[in-house]
Amino acid sequence: MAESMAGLKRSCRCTEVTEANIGQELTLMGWVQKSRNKGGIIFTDLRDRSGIIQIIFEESDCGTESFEKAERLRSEFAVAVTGVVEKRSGAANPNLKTGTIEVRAKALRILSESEVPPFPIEENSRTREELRLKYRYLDLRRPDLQRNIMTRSRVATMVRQFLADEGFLEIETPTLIKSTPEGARDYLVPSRVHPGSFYALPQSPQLLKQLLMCSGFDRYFQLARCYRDEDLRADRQPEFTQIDMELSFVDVDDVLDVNERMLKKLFKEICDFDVQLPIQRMTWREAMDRFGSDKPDMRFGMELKNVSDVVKDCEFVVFKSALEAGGSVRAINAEGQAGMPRKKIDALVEFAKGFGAKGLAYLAVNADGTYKCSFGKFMKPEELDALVAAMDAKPGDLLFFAADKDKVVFDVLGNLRLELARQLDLLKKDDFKFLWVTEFPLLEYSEEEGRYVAMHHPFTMPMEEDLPLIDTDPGAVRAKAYDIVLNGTELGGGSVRIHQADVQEKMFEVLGFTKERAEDQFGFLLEAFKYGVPPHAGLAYGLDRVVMLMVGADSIRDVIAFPKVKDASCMLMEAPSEVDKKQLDELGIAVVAQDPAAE
RNA sequence: GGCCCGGUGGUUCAGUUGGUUAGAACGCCGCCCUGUCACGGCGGAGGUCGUGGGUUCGAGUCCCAUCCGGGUCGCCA
Repeated sequence: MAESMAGLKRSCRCTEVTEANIGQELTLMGWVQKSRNKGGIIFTDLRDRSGIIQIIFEESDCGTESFEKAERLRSEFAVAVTGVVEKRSGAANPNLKTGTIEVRAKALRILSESEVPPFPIEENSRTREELRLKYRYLDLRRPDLQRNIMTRSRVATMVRQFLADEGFLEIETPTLIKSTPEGARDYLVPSRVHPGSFYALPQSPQLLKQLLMCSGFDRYFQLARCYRDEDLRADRQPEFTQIDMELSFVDVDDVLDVNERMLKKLFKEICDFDVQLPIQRMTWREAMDRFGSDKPDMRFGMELKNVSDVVKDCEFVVFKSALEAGGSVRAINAEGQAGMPRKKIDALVEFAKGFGAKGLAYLAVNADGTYKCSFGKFMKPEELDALVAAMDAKPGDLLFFAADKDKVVFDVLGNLRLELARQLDLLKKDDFKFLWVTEFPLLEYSEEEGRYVAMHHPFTMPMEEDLPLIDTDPGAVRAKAYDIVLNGTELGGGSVRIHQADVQEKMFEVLGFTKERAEDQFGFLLEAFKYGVPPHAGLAYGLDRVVMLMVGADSIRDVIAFPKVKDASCMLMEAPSEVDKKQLDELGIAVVAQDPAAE
């Protein structure tokens, strides 16, 4: 039933036709969005990636054969139409870019028929994602996903252009590399030639781009596919794309400068949004103290305040024990929310417990200045007054208090702050508030491993003035590391790298690496550093997240053509899958049957 | 691995304390219609209620298990 397109050539895309083309004959090809048969006249909406234009079929213009074909048109048929552009004689359609014109068909070819699609191809689909992912190629026909994917392409092109203009070289690095178990779990690829040995897919091109600096390319970038075998989230896929860059002979400010200008250009061109430069900078310490997060959403206030001093002498056992254990008592002020119903407050308490809080204390300042307080009976009136004063609470305000170890307090209040903002609808998607978070801790203590681990990675440069602390108080050493944060999302991060052998050795020592293990895992890098390594620094963005925020998508899946679902499988291809025994034999791999009795 | 939410014609949903033949809208199929564009009119088809057990006279509804998706905590240098 499919006809050939031989002898036809597409003139342009549907919405590239304008009133300037009136009177011209042209050929359009695309998909039938919808066909309305009025009897002697048929209107067909023809769609391609540019949008929709109306085709009009009348037997007197297109002949009997084409008209009979037009009567058979159904949604998603792929067709070619040759006809003449004309001004509409009927009413214009203000909803279409091409609403004042139409194409009067002279000939129609059905290039390919379509079964009835399993879900409607339309904007703002309400069909459940499970089904849409199985038929992703149809889902991708929908205008919103088409726009997202096209925007993604524009971003990639613009990044390449900008960085090339700034003297960066695009260099590809291998994706079959050496496994370095520090950090996220690696995806492993078995070697056929070396049975029992495995490649790893890169979590990022980190070490390779550092080697490129050693080679003298001095400004490198790559749109790099990266892989991490960890559980998925709305903003996390097991394979994703980084805008990865590295620069030689630079310090922190140089990296931030070029990236600020790149962000300004991207957001102007794509979102018509003016990023004010310089982008605000905040140390990690300040971000934690004020927002309880290392990626604070700057679109609203509701900052945390430390009230430990205010309550240090009170008898409320929750506050008292938290302070005695070396923790703190901090609070946020939900202004104007004193009237929040008990049920909603209880739900917030439950929310807080999800982040490790044992509870959440609250105090509402009533309109008449009296208090409604979950811990009022444990406190003297003047102590409550002092708290209210410390929080700048006015009648009508609602205060939430968390008391625990700092880590828990920050986690709880940081997330509570976000949750309140969501409930109060304070988060506008077309408002872009950028922030550099700087001076991250170099190390953090891992309870699980019983040692310090690198917060960023083991090649991050400590701040010179903190180096003396590295033996006595490793947790206090700050790093020359920085994250770019947008609206509470970490868009990217980077650091100045260590380029001195002695500092690198010290770093491995602190991380508990033996000389042998450091040599085994990173020997090639340490060796390279013996031959004149330039001071260098870099940064990598999650491209998917950048585009997600630009287009206002709620999930990273909406900006990736073929995303994976929660358990890291692909619903379209049904990957991963079992393989032939022959393939396994070649690789020297035996799969151990899962024994359900063995748990 | 933990917690929470969802799965009912093709799609989105409703379905009361367990009680006639499981409904609606859109879509689909047929006929009609020369200015529609959320086209309209008439007629029609289409459901193992995710799956498997159980309780019951009776299960879409209650219980158990399980599968599939989503969110989140852990995890993500």
